[in-house]
Amino acid sequence: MTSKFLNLHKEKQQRILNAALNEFANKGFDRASTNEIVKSAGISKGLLFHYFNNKKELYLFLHEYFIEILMKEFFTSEHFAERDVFERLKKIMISKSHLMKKYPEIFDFYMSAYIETSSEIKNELTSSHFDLMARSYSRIFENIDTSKFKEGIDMNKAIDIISWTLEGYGNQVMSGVKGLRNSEADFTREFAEADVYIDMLKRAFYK
Amino acid sequence: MTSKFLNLHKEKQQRILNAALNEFANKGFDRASTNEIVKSAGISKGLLFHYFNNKKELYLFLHEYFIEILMKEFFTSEHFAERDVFERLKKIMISKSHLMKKYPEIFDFYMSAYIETSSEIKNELTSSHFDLMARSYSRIFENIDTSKFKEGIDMNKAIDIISWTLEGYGNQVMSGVKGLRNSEADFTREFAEADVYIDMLKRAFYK
DNA sequence: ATGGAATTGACCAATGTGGTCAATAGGAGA
DNA sequence: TCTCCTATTGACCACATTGGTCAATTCCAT
Repeated sequence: MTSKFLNLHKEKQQRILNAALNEFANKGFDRASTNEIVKSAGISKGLLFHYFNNKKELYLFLHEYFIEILMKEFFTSEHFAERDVFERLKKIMISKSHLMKKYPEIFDFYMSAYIETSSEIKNELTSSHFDLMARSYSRIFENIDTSKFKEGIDMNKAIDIISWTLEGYGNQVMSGVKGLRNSEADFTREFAEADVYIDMLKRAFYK
Repeated sequence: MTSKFLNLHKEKQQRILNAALNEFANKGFDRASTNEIVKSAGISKGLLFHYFNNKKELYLFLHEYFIEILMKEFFTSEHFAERDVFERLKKIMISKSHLMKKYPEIFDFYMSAYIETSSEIKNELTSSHFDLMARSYSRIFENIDTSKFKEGIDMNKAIDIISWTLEGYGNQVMSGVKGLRNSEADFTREFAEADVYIDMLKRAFYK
């Protein structure tokens, strides 16, 4: 049924998908209104249900569609060639911030999907829908250069500390930036301080 | 109007408050149903609206009522006498875990209140409702013993790292414990590993 | 027995829902 | 111009559920 939809003008496709994404993102499945979606997409009710048989199907389509966009953009980046754990995690943090800036609605959508309580949806939203994310997450810590660590250091725990620190710092920065219409920022200024934290931890854990 | 309510049998009070707390916690203001609340509290519709003039008033009452419970329990504990930053933050982390275990619904309620989008409520839920939390949070870092740190260390950043680490570790533990009906746990076993992280950071930042 | 408070639950108007379908518009090919 | 098919419309529907009311009843202390 959705194959018809994909033959539509790209622009109309986008209008529909974005309208739906936003509605679901900030109301969740149950409270999201198909009436609102068609209104803000500028199409008729009938058309929406012509392409998607029902609300649930639309919701699940969005899920698969946008996770692909996000993951493609995230993993074509070359972070994983970098074997120094600090550099890699810093790059990942910055790249994540860029994505959050570029597609905030998608992040909101998955955040709300993660806590979705609607009885209609939570059974369909099998763990497989989140598997991709889980697997992606674990790749972050693969193939790290272990030779740089001091002898006798518990490396896994050191990496925990490093990643919690960069995550904490990243959240702090992002919560400060949130809402700013500062689209030209490439975060170099915002993340300058990250290097201070990194130096402190390098001194502690690296040779 | 709520003064009448406080003269009720404690047990009936609790039934009503808990029913409402749970309903709001996992549905948010709009989707929460007063019908469900009275059903699960075992009272009639009329009685609920006899004590609380309307849904909004009930919601705001819950807000003030439970934050007090939480804060009282949290701040009568003596964490703030401890001036060693590691000990203090570890105590706080454990105490927070206990509270999350003891009152998970209250945490869920405030989590959902924090992201509440209902137009009816978000204007009433002024920042003042969260001020208490913010002020409490800042107390966590007051009056720390600074004499233990190495010379030349950026102490604020070191404290950031320590607190992000303990927070990260605490979240990891709690997400593993979540849902377990393990009421006798006092977390000493779960948090044993915390000392390893603490030692690593002490070696880095303390004299 | 009396009076006042606590409590009930049937009832209501209102709103908004997801989804349908007969009707129309648009445009490509003849 | 006519045909035919698809894209698109939006009025319409049955239904569920909502927050809130209120006259009636139960309870109980005096």
